[in-house]
Amino acid sequence: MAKRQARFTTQDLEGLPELEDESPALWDGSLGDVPRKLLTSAVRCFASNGFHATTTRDISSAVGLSPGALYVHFPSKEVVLFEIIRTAHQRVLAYVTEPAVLGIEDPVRHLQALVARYTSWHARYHVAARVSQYELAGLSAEHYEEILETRHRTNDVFRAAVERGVTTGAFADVDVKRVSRAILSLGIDLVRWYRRDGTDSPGQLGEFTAQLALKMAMTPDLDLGPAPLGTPAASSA
Amino acid sequence: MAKRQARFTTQDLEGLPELEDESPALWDGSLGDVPRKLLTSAVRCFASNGFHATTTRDISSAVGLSPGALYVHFPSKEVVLFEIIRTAHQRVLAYVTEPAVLGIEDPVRHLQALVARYTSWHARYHVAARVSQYELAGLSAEHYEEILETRHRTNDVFRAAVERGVTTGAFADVDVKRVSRAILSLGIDLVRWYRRDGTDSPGQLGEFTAQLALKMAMTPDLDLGPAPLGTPAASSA
DNA sequence: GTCTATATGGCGATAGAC
DNA sequence: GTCTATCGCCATATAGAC
Repeated sequence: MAKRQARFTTQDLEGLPELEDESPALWDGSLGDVPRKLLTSAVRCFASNGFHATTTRDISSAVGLSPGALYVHFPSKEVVLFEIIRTAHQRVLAYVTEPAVLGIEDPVRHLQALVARYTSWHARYHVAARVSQYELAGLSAEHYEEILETRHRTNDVFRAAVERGVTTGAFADVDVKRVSRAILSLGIDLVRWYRRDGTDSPGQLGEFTAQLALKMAMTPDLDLGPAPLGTPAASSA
Repeated sequence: MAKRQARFTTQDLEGLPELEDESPALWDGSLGDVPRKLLTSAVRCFASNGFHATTTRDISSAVGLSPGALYVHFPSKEVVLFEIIRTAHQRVLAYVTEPAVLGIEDPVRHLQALVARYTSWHARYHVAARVSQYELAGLSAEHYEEILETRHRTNDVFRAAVERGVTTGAFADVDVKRVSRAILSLGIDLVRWYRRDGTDSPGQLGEFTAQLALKMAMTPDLDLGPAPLGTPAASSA
């Protein structure tokens, strides 16, 4: 009845990602050395075992501290999780709303830049991003609401970019809500499978995903009928 | 310091999905009534609070049983999780490998049918599918490996379908691995946001996603240069 | 700020009556 | 097969010395 499996070793393409160090560029520069190390340790623990399966001992002992030391720097384990998720969400939003990006006139180049940045950020910081996407249920209701607000701001950036391309005629007449949702899905789901030692660098994956996004937005709908055999998903019972 | 938040009520489009009953068509018909009810209860608990934050008391009390009753039907909480994830993965694989689907000659119609089925299944059973995607870390190493094998079989079905379209010339000369991965991402990520009371029925979402998949596979690569401003994801520090 | 020691409570799983 | 009662364990978080 092993309570936690340390599955750090037996990874697979579909498994949990390896856990390289993303700390230097991720955390706020005003943070002290020990809090930063604790956050980095927590990211690794949460990503591999999940928030609830991670103990405060796991987090602190990985950086050579005793169990109680964590509470000098953070009031609770939940706040550690919140700091991780908040930082990641704010970084992503800032990265796709830099003035130079928002100012791109051509709708095609604009969406291309947005998707490339969104995707490559998630790839570059895929371990922290994984925690940000998978462990939202560990947050308190208040912290959860705060994260949701940031997410909506980010989503709106993409929605507006697709909308602009459709209204200006640069894109095909696609469903804005469903297409922008699909684009975000491509950028988010990679935290499930991305590995730094795979064939794609974050930048390459960003460029490729931007291509896919533009194909979805610029190609007119095909006039196929419904899928053969229908899709009565309940028939598999 | 609420250990668990019962966030059943304050949902959002980005939040946890509502928890309708998916049981009748999902579980094995040979299962007794009580085990089926326990599995359904566990799906709801795991989906809203996560595996580790769910207690065996949560699962059993939701169906009007005492804490110990669960162990008459399942040897451990982990096995309950395994049964859920195993059933879902096997159902999906079976649904996209029905002979009538595999026998579709036209590569375009074949991929369309695959994506429509894969997507609509995940939408139809999105609560159980969410557990299957988000709670893999709760499995034992052995059970995890078994699930991975089923996943690979499913992934290979999509990879082969894209490959065939490319080699026969029905699709554009796209990167098979990356495109099939993106298609699977669209089908999987919906478990994060799908709601039964949204605008799309499972069938409609399946048809739309199949359209997107075909756009990705059939549209030749655009000859855009790299995204403006590059994608140096580390510059957001 | 870090340590050791511990308070406090809840969890998974079992025992034994009915 | 279900119940009540409980065991043994470990979690988060705190107290107080250094």
